[in-house]
Amino acid sequence: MDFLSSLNKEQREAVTETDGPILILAGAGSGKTRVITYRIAYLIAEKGVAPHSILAVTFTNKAAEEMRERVTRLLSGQRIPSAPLISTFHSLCVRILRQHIEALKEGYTRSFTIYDQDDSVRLVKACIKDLGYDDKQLGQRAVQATISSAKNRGEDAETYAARVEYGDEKRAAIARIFRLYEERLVNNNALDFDDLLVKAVQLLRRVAEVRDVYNNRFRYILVDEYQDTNALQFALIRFLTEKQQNVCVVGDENQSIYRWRGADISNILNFEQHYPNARVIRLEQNYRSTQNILDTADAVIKFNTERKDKRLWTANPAGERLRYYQAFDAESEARFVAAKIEEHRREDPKIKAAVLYRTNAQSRVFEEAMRRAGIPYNIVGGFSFYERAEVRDIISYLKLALNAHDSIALMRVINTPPRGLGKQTLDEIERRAKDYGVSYWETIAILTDDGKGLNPRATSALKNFQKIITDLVKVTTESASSDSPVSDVVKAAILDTGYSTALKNENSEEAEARLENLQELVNAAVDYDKQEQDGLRDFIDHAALVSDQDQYKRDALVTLMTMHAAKGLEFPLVFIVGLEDGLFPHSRSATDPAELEEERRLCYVAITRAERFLYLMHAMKRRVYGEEMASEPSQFLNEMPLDLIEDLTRGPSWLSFARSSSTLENKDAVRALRGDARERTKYSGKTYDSADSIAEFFRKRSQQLGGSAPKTQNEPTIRRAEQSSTASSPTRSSSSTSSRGAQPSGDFLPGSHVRHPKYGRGLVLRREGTGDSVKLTVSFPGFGQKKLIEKYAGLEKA
DNA sequence: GAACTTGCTGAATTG
DNA sequence: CAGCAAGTTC
Repeated sequence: MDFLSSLNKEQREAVTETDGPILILAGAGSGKTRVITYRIAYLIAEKGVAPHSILAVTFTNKAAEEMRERVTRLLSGQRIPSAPLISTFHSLCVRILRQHIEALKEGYTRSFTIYDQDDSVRLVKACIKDLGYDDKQLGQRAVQATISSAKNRGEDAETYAARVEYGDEKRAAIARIFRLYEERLVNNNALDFDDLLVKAVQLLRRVAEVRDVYNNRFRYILVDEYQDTNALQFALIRFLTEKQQNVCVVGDENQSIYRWRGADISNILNFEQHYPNARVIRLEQNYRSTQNILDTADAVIKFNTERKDKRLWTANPAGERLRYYQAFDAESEARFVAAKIEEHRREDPKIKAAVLYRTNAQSRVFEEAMRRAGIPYNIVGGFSFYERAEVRDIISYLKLALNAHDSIALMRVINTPPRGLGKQTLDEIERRAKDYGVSYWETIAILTDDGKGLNPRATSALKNFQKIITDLVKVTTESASSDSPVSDVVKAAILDTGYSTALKNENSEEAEARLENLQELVNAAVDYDKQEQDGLRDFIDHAALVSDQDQYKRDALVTLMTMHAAKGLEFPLVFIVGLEDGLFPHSRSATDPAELEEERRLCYVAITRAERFLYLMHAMKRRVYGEEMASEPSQFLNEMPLDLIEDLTRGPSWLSFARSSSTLENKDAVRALRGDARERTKYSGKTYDSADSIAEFFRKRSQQLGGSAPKTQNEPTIRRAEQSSTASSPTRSSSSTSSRGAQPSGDFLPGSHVRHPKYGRGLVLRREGTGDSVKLTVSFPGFGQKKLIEKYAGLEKA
């Protein structure tokens, strides 16, 4: 095939070695997607494999879509009898379950409902309430997250309960909630996101006939982003490859950033054990980035210990140096980005830029800055279309029409728009439903029938609601039998439920916007009708399974997104913002070295998104919880080769200081290691950071580079210095004191510097509580953020 | 029963 | 500074 000529040797091998298990270790920018799509095309066009016996699995719809497009393009002109199945893990599972779930014999039917996270949290909340637990002690979200991660580890309610230790009240409570939650899911004929995988795997494990069906169907299997697979996804692939081993997995362990979601990096590291005859191909030539960008990424990732040694190289030129900017605050950081984008556009008006941040909360300032500068942008993440309340409401009506036992959907819409069904009535429904042990929908039938326990007013309101739903069910079933468009049913759900009327009566701009969103939903349904004909059920499934990442628009010139969302993408111009200690690496990862390594991989991912220009930025202060907090530069900055970075800051900056003191590096590091803290008090008070902080950075660095020095300090290397020797610290004028609770009685106010016996000099970020229980959040350069009890921490002024 | 007010607590990353 | 829950008023 002629298109093979455009591939390098390794890529070609990865495409043409079609049989047997194969692991493709594809470094960033090494043409991974290319290899997968060419491989699929090759199988079909050259090997004559029937397209429908090929399965390719991705994590996002967007990736699947792109793959489909590229394969189609490669095969254009060829007549193919069927299409390969290119799907996300989740939709693959839905497909399997819609076909076979009844074989599990757990009470689920093929018309099950999918609960997204929001639904799932609501259900958890109801369980907490019904078990009489205090929902203040057990955060609904936290409980849901615990249940979710248990499921992803492969545990069910029973095994979770079995692991609860005696006396651990909280976990015991969660175990009981877990059990009730599962029970309710079955009663509602609903599966949450995790269940989609759990149940599909159970099905394949337990029912040999089902396993056979898929083993016979899929002869060639490809898995994208294999480093992000978790135990369930691994099991799924194992079962699907039981008979044949034509499995091709592609991934990069340096880009594994979903550990927190259960991703197990050992899936990729141990692939050769799992599939003993596996062939391994490494794609190490990077076609994306300049040498300088690649060198920086490489320098950072080298600080990780958990990795296979692999060196990415490129034939690309060194390119420009990376650019660094120290902003005063988050707003000026955003303004700087906007200004730079405009500057680059003067050179190249079509240049594509990405702004990458650690948390979605950071996006707002950038949105504002872009709007003010008149720069159109696309934002990925945050509130997606299907997460808007009005859209979810209509979807809930539709879900209810398909599955009236879905109590979560029912409760969502029973009084939306308001139709006179208040707390009293709802409580009554809840109580009776529990008494009778039936669903809310059935309870409503009983209540409207006997009318007992409710006043006539409520009864008639309830009858009204009942009629609305039965009518909608009628429309739905008629539509299904006559193959009429899905969009008609969606329209009915908006109009016949009184939803649009209620919005129109509001006469506000907000209501207007909501109506427009509903119009969008109708449009989506019309689009759907044009493309597929799998009915309302499938349309709803789509709505449940679209992800934030799917919002990425390829031709947008400016994209704002999290670093996670950026995986797999590339841009000529990239801004990595908020490189601050506690933000990136995130403070929650500070305690666990494995999590810190994951943050570092995330940093690696972010850097390697850039093709030509890469900006690294941090702000000196930013608002967190509406409170102004000072921040120190990220340790990742310090792990980069500083000579590859150009400083664009006006005036003194952390970088200029770090550079100019590079001759001090060894001296300071040695001194710090020796434990002589007394000398290290020179502090200009004007520049952002002090020599001390820099020395701490270098100390950490020399430890890591040296290898022999202990990584964590078990014994204090720095003795407590004499209290009198240090002058009181010049408090940073920019940082205000905490607005909540803190009393300016002590000396350790936010913004001041302290010295800790073990971590050395640090900056107080936050102060909570009073008296003996004063807790401080302190940022120690090189060690990250620590939470300390003032009384015991042995702090002193610095 | 619904609309409005206050007061509190809590955000990392996602299919 | 949010968003949400409980409390208050019409």
